[in-house]
Amino acid sequence: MRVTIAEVAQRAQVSKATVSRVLNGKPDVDASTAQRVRKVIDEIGYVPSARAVGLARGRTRTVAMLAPSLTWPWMGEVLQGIVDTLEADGYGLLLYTLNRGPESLNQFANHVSANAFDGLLVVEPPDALHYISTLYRAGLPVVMIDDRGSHPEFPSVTTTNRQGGADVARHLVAAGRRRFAVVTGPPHFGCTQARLDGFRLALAEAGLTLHPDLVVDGDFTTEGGEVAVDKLVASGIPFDAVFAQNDLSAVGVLRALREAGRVVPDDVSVVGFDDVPVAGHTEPRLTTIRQPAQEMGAAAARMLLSTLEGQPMPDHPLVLPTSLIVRESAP
Amino acid sequence: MRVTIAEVAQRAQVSKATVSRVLNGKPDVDASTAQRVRKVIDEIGYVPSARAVGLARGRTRTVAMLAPSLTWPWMGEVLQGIVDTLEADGYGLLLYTLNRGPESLNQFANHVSANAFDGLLVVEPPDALHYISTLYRAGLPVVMIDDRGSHPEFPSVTTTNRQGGADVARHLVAAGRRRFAVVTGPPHFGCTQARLDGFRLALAEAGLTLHPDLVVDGDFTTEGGEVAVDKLVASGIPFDAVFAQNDLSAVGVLRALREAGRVVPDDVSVVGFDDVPVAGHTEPRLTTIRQPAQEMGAAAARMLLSTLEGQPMPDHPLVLPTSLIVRESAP
DNA sequence: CTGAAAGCGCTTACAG
DNA sequence: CTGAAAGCGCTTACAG
Repeated sequence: MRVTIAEVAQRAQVSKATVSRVLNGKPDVDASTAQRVRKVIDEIGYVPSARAVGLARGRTRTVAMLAPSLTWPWMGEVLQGIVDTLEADGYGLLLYTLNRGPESLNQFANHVSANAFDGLLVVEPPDALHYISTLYRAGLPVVMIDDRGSHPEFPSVTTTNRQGGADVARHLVAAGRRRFAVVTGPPHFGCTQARLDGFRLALAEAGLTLHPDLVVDGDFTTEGGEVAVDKLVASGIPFDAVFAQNDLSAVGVLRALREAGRVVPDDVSVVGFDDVPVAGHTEPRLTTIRQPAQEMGAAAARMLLSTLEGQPMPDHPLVLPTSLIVRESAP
Repeated sequence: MRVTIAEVAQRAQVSKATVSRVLNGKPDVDASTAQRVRKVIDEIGYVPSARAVGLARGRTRTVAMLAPSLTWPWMGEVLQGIVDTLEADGYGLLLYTLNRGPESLNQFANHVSANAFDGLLVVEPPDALHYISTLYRAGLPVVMIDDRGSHPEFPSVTTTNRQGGADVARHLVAAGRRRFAVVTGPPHFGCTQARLDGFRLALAEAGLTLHPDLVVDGDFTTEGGEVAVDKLVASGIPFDAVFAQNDLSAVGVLRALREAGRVVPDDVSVVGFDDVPVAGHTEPRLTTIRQPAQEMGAAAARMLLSTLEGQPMPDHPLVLPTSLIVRESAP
């Protein structure tokens, strides 16, 4: 049988209201009464029912995370950052994905309507952005992680994509590279543009330019990286460095270059973006721009929590710094 | 303002009880009444409050997942399998980890006591197994994923570790290898023993044996794999195949062999275990034993759901088959 | 400082 | 087939 507040009240010879006050740290309780109540609580190991508290208070102390997919390489780190942060405040995390398409979104919408959580963390939902905006306008606290440059109307945590792109260029230039190729991400992603802009800008600062035919669209997959290199090689235009806009495509770039007989980094330097776990284990190990995934998750969670506790929502995105990680592929 | 069952009742000119009956598909409702109620529900977009339903029914339609850490390479797949399965049944998933040590466990215990969820999925909790057993005995439905051979008293989903180990041996023998080395996982893990047993058994079937000094303890990390190879090489005993008991350590094995001047697979074949995403992108690509992580998550979730809907708990572990994935490191 | 009572939004016997 | 009422386990004005 479940232990309820009524039992605590009875044993401590007070009303349920008083037990509730002690439980929630309300000020107006006699010290000795409070002590007596606490003693009983400890003795019988009473913990308030989350459901009942939620119903009575109208809040659940639960937050939801909506991610397109959980199998992306940096998702684990983001999640870990979120869970650690929420847990420290006693909040729970409900996890939702859009893996099954419209049906997933439908189920998620149901849980929203059922008020199953107090706030929402969301990782760039490809097709659901409009819906999320609707929820936000309806009053649901929302924080977005990695806006991919879409500049939503709600608070977000992002990284210095432009700066990261610039850092890549500067590093390659300093290493003596002069003929640059880029394997981009999906062209409509804001981060693709930002990384490319930063890269171009830093080249320009060094008086260098990027040959248009050496900028090839990728899709953030390993296969996309391989195909892109095939195109670069087929173009016949010489290049001595490749900036792959994420690590997965960089892995494909490394492989395709090897198959094309180009030695990395002697003939061609390769730099990725993200610093996912695999980056430290490629052959050669990948130089890349680290995105602080765990910190991003943690920061987003903190942002959401402070909103739930009454702080106003920040109106500017929180931008966390990227950093250059130099490994063997571009020393 | 939240739409409640009272408003639906009023608009449909029935009692809240009747709305509830329609909502829950109870049989004894007049067809035309039911239709009228449904119309109102659709019109005003009513969704029952999860909190209130939970309180009234004593169940939350929420399941918890407890994992030591979320950054392990196959955790994303397991999670995805779980979420997809739960979502299809309208269940939510609360995510907990033990990343912050005792405090994490403490917070988790609080949520358990608060009855925040109906059942628990757990991935081999290193130090919490005893506690989980207590919960199970106290009546909380629990399903364990990947028991690592610890044979808990509660239901579990695991894979054919022994068979997988045997498959590795048979494949290597068929490829003409005769001098075998093994880099194990942590010696106290059940799966380490099972994989090794299977490997030995299949060698014996072929009339071959394993040199004791060529069995080196690893720790399932890449660094552990590198260190192990250094030991193997230092032993001076010749070997033409290495069975690394997980893919992370296989990555280290590949690197250390390269640095030792051994060519894979010409001089030495290498086989891993798990088939995590990185396995398809090593140099050379890694031959390995695939563990169906997503299927394991999905199967565990289904097992838990059927228990929650009244089916008896299975008393045998559900064992999913592993499969050999042949790539370049051991063709 | 404390208690009785109403309320959070549902479900479920119990009557009819 | 349907409704009034009690109950799930809390919190929170309202009185005193």
